[in-house]
Amino acid sequence: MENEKENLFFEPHKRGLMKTPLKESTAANTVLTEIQPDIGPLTTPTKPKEISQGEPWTPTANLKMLISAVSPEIRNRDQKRGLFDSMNGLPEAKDCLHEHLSGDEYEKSQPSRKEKSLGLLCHKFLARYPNYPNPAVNNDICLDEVAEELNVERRRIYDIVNVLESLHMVSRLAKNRYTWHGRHNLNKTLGTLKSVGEENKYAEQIMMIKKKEYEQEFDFSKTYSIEDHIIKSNTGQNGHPDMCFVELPGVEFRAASVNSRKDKSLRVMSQKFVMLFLVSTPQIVSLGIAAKILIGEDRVEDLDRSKFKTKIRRLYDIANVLSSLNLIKKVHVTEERGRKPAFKWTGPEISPSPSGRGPVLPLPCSDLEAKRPSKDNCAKNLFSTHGKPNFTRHPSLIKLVKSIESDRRKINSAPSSPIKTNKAESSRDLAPFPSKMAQLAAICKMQLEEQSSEPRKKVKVQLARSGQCKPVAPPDTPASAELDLTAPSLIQPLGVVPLLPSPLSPAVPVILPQAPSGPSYAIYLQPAQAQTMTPPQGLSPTPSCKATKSKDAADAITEKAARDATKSGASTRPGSLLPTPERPGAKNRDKEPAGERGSKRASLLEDGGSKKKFKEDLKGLENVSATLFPSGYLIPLTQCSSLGAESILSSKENSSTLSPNHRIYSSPITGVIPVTSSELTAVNFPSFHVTPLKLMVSPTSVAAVPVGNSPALTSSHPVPVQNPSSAIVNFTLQHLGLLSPSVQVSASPGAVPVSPRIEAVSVISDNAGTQQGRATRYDSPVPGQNQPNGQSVAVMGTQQPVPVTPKGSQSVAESFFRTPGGPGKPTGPSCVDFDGANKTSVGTLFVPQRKLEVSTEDVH
DNA sequence: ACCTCCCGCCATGCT
DNA sequence: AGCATGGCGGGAGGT
Repeated sequence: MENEKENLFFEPHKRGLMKTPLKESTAANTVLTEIQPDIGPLTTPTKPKEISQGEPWTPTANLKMLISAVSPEIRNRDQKRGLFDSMNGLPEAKDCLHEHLSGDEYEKSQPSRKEKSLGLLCHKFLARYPNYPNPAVNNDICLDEVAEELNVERRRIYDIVNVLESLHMVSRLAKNRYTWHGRHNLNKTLGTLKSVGEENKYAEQIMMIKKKEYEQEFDFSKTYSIEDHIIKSNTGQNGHPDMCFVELPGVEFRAASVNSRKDKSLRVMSQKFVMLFLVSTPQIVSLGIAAKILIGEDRVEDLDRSKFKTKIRRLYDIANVLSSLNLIKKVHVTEERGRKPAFKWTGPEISPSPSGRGPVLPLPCSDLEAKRPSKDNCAKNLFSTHGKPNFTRHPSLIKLVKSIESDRRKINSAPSSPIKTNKAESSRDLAPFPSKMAQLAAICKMQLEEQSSEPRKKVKVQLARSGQCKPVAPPDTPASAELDLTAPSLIQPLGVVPLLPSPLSPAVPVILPQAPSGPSYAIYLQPAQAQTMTPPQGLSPTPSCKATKSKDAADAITEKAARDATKSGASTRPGSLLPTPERPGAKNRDKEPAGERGSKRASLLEDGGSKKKFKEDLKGLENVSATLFPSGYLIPLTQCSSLGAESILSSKENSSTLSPNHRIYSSPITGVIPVTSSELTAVNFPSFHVTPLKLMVSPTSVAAVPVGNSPALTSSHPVPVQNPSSAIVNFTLQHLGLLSPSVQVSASPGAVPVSPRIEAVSVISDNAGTQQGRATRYDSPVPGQNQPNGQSVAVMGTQQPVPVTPKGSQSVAESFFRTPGGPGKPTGPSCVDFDGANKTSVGTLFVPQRKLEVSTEDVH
């Protein structure tokens, strides 16, 4: 096989062990087997092996594994070692890692927990694939294989994949298969998440929570009501807030079925968690706050400790993966009380919408063929099949769904493409990692190893070649813009809407407001969630797609822009782009204003200023009726829309199909939206969950898929060779289309240049471990996206305006945060925040009472 | 003692 | 019925 194996990793760094590897690594299986014998004595066979062996993961197998299990790793190490040696020659690195082996190798026997950490595992996993894979190539990921290669249980792979899926870096293809998308879509995804987060008013929620905490600390006991109120609203009564998953363009659909299952989880949590970062001003989020928000209820604390603890556990899992992606890093916030662990966003700044640039929709040209698959996906998502009980749909819809599902299944079942093999070719972008270097050696090692081992990897090594990578990434920008213009057409599709509402369907798709150009996504809300939501400010107005969208987007953008501006210095992010006009008024919304900052303890920084903000925000919230709605699963309009629409519309499809772009817009989802607007505002949507989102589709369309794809292109893309079934092919095409087009077409977006992030510098502190962090950013393929938008962070500015205030103490603080004006600038105090954000360094805020500091420390 | 978070049991739901 | 997924929380390693 592939071989990649490389994996290796298990290195025990520490432990050292020897480094000698063997190489067996290659095929894990074989190796394993071989090894086992040897190892056998010492350790147990590991499960990995078993796994690797292929067995099916039957329970029995599990048992076996378990039994044997004990020390798989050891083996792995050995293997690794071997691998390394053989493969690479990078012993050095290894050495470094191992450094001291203490001599005992035995220790190695136990890899130490760290060696087994999800973060490390994730690095290994990521090392196998290029940041910006060539769409043309098939980038399939076979979970079993990966598990084997990495010598871990499959369960762990799921953890990683789920998080990656939430970022649309991978999408599920079929049963054991995922397709690697790398960072092509990342910016878009982040943009979408940001938009959703804003809509959900996470910033506000964060503030509230902080505020409460703060008060509590102090004794303020008051004010809860409002806050609680708000929160609840967000969550919905259920308490669960969200559960929806946001899908992006291109990626994902298939998951739908999967998603259906439990969407609650990791995938959704991951998205929400990311949203918190994107929305909050300092971009520092403590686990506690995140957990509370994710739980939905604020008071959770009181209620379920256990729940809270569980949530925290999961957040750590997610955080490890995100850290591996260099999107966040661990930091500590210091409060009076003490330090709290928190994570700081080190990823690219995003503009609200992804920027989409537009490229376009991805529609694949091929109409029918391509469409269908996508449709299916869309459909699924939209309607969750899963069945949740509720589900009721319009009969017609149901039929559609069924058919779709069946199709889907077929597809899934169908064998998929081979595995990763291609990777090698694909260029991996990894390359530019300057920062990485800084990062932990371990990581480096891993990478190296990988590289060496795998051909593709090599690329990385080479370097960064930014060039190569880029190719892939398409620069959407240009195109996108165009698209946007066109967007208007989208509206039509709305017609579809009616359908959506279908009452019960568990999930309702909502359209997000994408950012300006960005692609639109659909969110699926689950029924339960549905509840009230208030429309985001922007939304309320009419649904008109454009309008709404723009608004939101605008808002977001504006905010972002502001941030950028403010930050820009710091952060770097280029972005300023956003020229988008904002809508003047819009900004008011509070969304972010206060954002996170605030509250007490947790975020330190935030607190001070925040209070005021909080108050203000609160007020604002009240007014608004805050609603956060649950988030849903976002689906990229681009594809989906098109697809969805098609499916939904069925009849219409044809017409729509014609122009991809348009279609896209139309996405069914969108349709839904329309409804909302007016209604939304007010209230809840009873049955439907639909929330109001912004419907619009983004003119932009789209989808901009990361890559930029043009629809047309899609058709062309190369498909992987084998296509088992036509369906599959179609499916593939779609994906490809999405990706490929962009890739092919545009240059890569991000062109390397991007890297500029300051943060990279900051790296310093992070934890070493995994983090490494930021380095990646450069990668972000998307740079384009990012930059363009310029998202900055400025959230605060204007928004805050709302003065609510509750308690007084804040005044001083307030002043800090709030800046007078403009959005952009946060004023001084804010600066602090920014620091946090940007700099890793520490910022201190003075809050009236206390000062908070944020330190980025390394955790470990 | 607390922070992290690995491990894997077992529920869930698709096949 | 079997298997792929993945929720979940015990409990242990690290500090």
